[in-house]
Amino acid sequence: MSGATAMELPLDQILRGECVEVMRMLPSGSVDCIFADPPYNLQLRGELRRPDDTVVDGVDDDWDKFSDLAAYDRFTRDWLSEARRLLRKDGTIWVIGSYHNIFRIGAILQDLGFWILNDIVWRKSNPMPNFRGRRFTNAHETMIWAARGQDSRYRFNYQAMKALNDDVQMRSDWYLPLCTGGERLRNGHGLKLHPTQKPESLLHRVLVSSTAADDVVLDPFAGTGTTAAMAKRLRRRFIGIERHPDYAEAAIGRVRRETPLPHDAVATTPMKREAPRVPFGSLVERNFIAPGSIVCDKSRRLFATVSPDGTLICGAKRGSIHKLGAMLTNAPSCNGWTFWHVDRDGELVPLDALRAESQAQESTENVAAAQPEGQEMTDISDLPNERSAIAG
Amino acid sequence: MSGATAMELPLDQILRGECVEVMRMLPSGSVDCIFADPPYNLQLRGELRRPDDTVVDGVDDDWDKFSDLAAYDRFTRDWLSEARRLLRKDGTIWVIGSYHNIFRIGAILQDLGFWILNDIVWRKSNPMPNFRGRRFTNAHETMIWAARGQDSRYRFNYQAMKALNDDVQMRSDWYLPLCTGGERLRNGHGLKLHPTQKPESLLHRVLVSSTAADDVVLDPFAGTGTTAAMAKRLRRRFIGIERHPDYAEAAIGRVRRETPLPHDAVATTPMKREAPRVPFGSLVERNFIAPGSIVCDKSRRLFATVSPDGTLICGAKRGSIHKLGAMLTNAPSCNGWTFWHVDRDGELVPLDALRAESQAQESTENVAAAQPEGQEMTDISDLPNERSAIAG
DNA sequence: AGGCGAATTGAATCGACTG
DNA sequence: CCAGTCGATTCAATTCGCC
Repeated sequence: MSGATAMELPLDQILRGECVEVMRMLPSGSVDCIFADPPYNLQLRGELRRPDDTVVDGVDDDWDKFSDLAAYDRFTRDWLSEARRLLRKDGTIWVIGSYHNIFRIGAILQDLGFWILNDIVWRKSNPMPNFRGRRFTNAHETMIWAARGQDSRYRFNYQAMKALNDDVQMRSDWYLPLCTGGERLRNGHGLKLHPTQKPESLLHRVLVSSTAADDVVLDPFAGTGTTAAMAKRLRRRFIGIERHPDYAEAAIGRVRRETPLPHDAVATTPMKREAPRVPFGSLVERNFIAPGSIVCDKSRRLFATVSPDGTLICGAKRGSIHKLGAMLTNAPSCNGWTFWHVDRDGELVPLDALRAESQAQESTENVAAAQPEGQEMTDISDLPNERSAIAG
Repeated sequence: MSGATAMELPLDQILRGECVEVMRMLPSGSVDCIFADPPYNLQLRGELRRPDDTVVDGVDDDWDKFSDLAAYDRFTRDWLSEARRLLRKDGTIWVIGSYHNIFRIGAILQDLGFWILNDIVWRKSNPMPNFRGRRFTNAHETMIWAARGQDSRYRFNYQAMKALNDDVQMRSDWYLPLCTGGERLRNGHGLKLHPTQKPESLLHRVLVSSTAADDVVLDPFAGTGTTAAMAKRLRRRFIGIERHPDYAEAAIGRVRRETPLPHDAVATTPMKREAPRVPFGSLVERNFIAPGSIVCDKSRRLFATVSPDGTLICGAKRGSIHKLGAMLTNAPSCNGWTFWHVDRDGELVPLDALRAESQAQESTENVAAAQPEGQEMTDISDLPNERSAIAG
């Protein structure tokens, strides 16, 4: 997914500066995925900052409350607009927040033309209790996952997510612990360096689900660099933006200490969509299934004959494995690979299994001929050594 | 909480009409709690088929159609403004939605001056899968719980919620099944009467958490009357508004068939009490054993009444199934699961058997909500606001 | 009656590619 | 942009039907 303009990007760096200002310097359509953990200043009286870093007066009359919300909305619209400009057409964005800010973010995402794909609930295994017994324990945060637009052909590594979840579809509620222990960055006094450092497991799932190796991942509020560190570990490229010098410095050191996983370790379960296409005719051609063979459906009620050109014949009807299956069942469509079977020693084997066998044989035949499809082996063990410069 | 104006209200009725128009006729500040399940503004592009080629019966009703986001926002602002006028100063509102609409609703709630107390995630035990493998399984819906304003002294039945949840604070993520089976209203052809009927267990928890007996509960989108029916069962007063004649008629019949629980059965746990050590409350909530049910010991000499929060009542004594068993037998301890029985067709069945039946229905995953070690509920009432719960 | 397997169903923004 | 074709894709809970 990463392409020409990528070389103009300050890749694999933590940039110090205001996120909107820094984003304005980056080229449009250059980023595959964005993960953002913006400040949620609502309800924190006196601490709300405008985009220009001035503090909003915290008074509790209605007018001022409105100005708080409006200021936060302006801030949100500013950085989300830039984010959308930087995102490739088929890229996706993740934004995490709590009930204080996530509703405003979600509404503005929609207003700007983003197309929400899921809202994901991070259920915390160890949340902080509600000390005063006045509310439910606030035990989750919400992430919004959205495509740049309604017609984006976004990436979702369905099989990888399914494999990660005991071979059932990954749900929209994720149960993960808070960032604690050795993972939590601390200052000289043993105090946590950042108040809301996100757990690596969360970013792991985010990146594995919606990015590919070598994709460019942007984090406009990089904090202590969890996104960047996980991107490096998973062999994605990253750009982090962080305003606070202490956080930026900590993030740079953290990323430097991170080692990319071996190439084969970051290859996730492939999606069938990405496998090279094998037409049924080639199976006939290569005699995995002989012309004149009889195929049938699972219940042995429908039968058809394989013709030499890879079509099936049933009485007067003739068509591709898909088309004939659809015709005979009066369905609008049909996957002939799984619909039709051959009888092998009394047992029905789907055509899909024959295809897999043919592909396995082909790959062993071609083992000497190198490159897999579309994965040019430019030396990417070269995460350009840590020039994680401080800009801005 | 209910007071003088309540008598002017059309109490315990389902009113047929447009929700905003009907609400305009009701007096200000007359309602203790609102539960609203507004249209979600789904934007479905075509029919959806399962992998087996059957068609999903989705929501295609006119009431869910809006021309654009702005129209949905206007609609939302209109009914929420009226809702706020009707709400008492210390009242609270619940609104349920999905990612299609909940962000707009949350933002408008805040704009209108409501004060969000929690966002609650309803995790569905049996959601519809994602058939095309293009997204995460959409396995939850979101409820926003908000007070009329920042300074409301709202009701939260903390101890009742804790009792209902294994003597641990109730979290913001609730694991409950969809409305199916006998609870689901059907038309003459056995088809679901309403596409989005909510489960009674959801309303049970909502009403027990945030209302008291005799409180006035308003549902502006009453549908098939789940809110009204549960309000009647729990001896709250209700006003339902429903525009569709078929739904309104069904709701009226449903409420008529509903019987209020005995007075002592709806009195939830007072503050500061001994809590049960087992999640007996979840059996009550899911109606495996109804509040007001009588349980007895094996020899039918001791009897007790089940209350909605999962405690037992015997005369002036009240406690968990274990504690009350111990009290009544003067024993130091007692396993309430095997001590107490329900009479099922003349045969005594131990609560343990009911628990086994319920567990057969519920995933074990739900148990994960336990209090972490070392995070005791000491009375640290001096932590600022509720924002303490956002670390992570 | 009971047990087992098949069938049904649920608030869903649910293709990709070629010509 | 449209039409045609290829072909990837489902989980939990309940209810029905058969033996």
